[in-house]
Amino acid sequence: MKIEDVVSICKALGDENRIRIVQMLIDGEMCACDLLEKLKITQPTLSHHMKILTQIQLVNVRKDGRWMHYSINCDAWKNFRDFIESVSCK
Amino acid sequence: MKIEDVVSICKALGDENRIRIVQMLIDGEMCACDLLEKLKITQPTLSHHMKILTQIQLVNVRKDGRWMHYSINCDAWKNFRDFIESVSCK
DNA sequence: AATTCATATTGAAAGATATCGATGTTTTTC
DNA sequence: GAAAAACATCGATATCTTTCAATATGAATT
Repeated sequence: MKIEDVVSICKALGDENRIRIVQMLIDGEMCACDLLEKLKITQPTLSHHMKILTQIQLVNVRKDGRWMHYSINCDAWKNFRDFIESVSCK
Repeated sequence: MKIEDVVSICKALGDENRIRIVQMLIDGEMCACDLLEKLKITQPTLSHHMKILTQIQLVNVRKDGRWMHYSINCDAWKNFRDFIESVSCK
């Protein structure tokens, strides 16, 4: 994983709403409507955050009728975790 | 580790210069002057980044005469790593 | 005490970001 | 085909961020 990708993911996680979204999605796929219920933000704001998360490919989208289903891109997350793990304090 | 602390660390790492600083400091203590040589930024900019990293206590400072020696706060880093590890994809 | 060296602070500019109300788009339902 | 539901986009605002030149501070050196 390139350092720019790590930076992008960190930037994405450097927002409380987005880190909560990732935490929720780790437990399984969710639609935007469910995420919206759990967060104290408006629909356009959620849409904005989801765009950021999907653009960096940390989150996958699946369209089903009028629902957008989001899930974690496990490969991306694992690569990120591996990077963080590789930086180890002695 | 509280979620706000994770957010703060992610925000700090969401900048290429700062993530490079952390990578360098992992290998051991460095003074500002050494960091400055390795990065393509001016001295005030480095000072600004170091302030951010120390304020969130991810980086320790030790003053020695007119030199500032920076090092990773290993406890903070480990806590951060543990948090990231605890978020695991199935 | 004057100078030099390492670093911090200030002030300002340019750019990015989070947020929301209003509106648009697409899909389903009646 | 009109209405409703789920979501995206637009436009605006307020705030934060990165960066640097200029200047200040504080310690060592002469």
